[in-house]
Amino acid sequence: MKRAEGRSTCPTNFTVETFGDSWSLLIMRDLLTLGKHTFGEFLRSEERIGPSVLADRLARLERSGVIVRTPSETDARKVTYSATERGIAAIPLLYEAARWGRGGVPVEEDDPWEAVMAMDRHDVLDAWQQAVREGGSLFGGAESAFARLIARARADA
Amino acid sequence: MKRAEGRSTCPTNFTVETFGDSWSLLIMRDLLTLGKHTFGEFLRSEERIGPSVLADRLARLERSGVIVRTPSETDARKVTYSATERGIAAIPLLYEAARWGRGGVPVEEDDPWEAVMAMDRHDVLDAWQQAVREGGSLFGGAESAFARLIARARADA
DNA sequence: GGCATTGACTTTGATCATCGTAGTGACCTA
DNA sequence: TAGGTCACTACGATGATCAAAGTCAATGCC
Repeated sequence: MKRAEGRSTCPTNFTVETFGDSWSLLIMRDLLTLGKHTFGEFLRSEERIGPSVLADRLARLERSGVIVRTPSETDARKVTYSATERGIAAIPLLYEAARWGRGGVPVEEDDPWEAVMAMDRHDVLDAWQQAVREGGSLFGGAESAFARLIARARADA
Repeated sequence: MKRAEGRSTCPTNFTVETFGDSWSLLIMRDLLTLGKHTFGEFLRSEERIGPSVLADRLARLERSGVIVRTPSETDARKVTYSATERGIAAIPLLYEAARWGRGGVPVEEDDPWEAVMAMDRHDVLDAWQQAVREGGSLFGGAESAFARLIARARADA
């Protein structure tokens, strides 16, 4: 945190203050592309975030208004985190982050991003944001945007 | 730096490892939108980066292949930093960062971003990337992409 | 040629953040 | 009621960041 609040009124700087650290954007990725929703799921991310940093980042993202924390109704131990509309609005940013990052990472044959990047950008963003509004994500779960996009592509062919 | 090299092969993580800190993306903003090119210009950024951190980030961005360091031919004290093609490819990311950030910052009447966001995204990205290839930037300098876009918009009207 | 200045960094020492590991305590499950 | 799960906290060591001052070559000005 530190001097982070309001170094300037530049929009880019605002984005940097919200997502410009080693973990915040990865948490948003887990939430929005993989459909992770609980502390434990985020903890088990590929990049191995520690619990103290995770707790701090979730609190910050909540304070920033991009995610909400909701205690589970069925299990009082559990808490679910989900994206607000402001968080959903960051999906194009995440999309461009994934697109640019593809150029620096080995191409994997069956990476679903390969298929996604071949689709129309606007279609992808629409389906993705809609899926998140309905509790889904890009790749995670049965009602994933990816599944819907693939089905539509097949139908059009 | 630290454990930063290759936590995973996820493209989003690769982007985070390159730009995911408080300063790297702001340096790219200064370079690509404002047309700054020298150490001193970056130092005088609105957000007041310190010289040691700036030196470190410039070195990292160079190692990442998004910028190049070139000693000036006319003045042997000076060094100019400019974007590589890989850096130019990050322009859509910067565009989305600015777009998302607009929602968290007070709207300023004469902010050129307001005008840019009203234009066609594809046109803006094209003109912007072309301007950078020619040594310009989005807003900085006479041959700015912004000036060109405004002129074209006026001609079309 | 001398001298203040510019420009690109380094150095330094104090402060701050992050890391990994080990809890803690409420809660559910058998 | 014993054992596990879950969402965090606490902690000490390590690493990054900060502001301010300093280095040093190159330049502009007289």
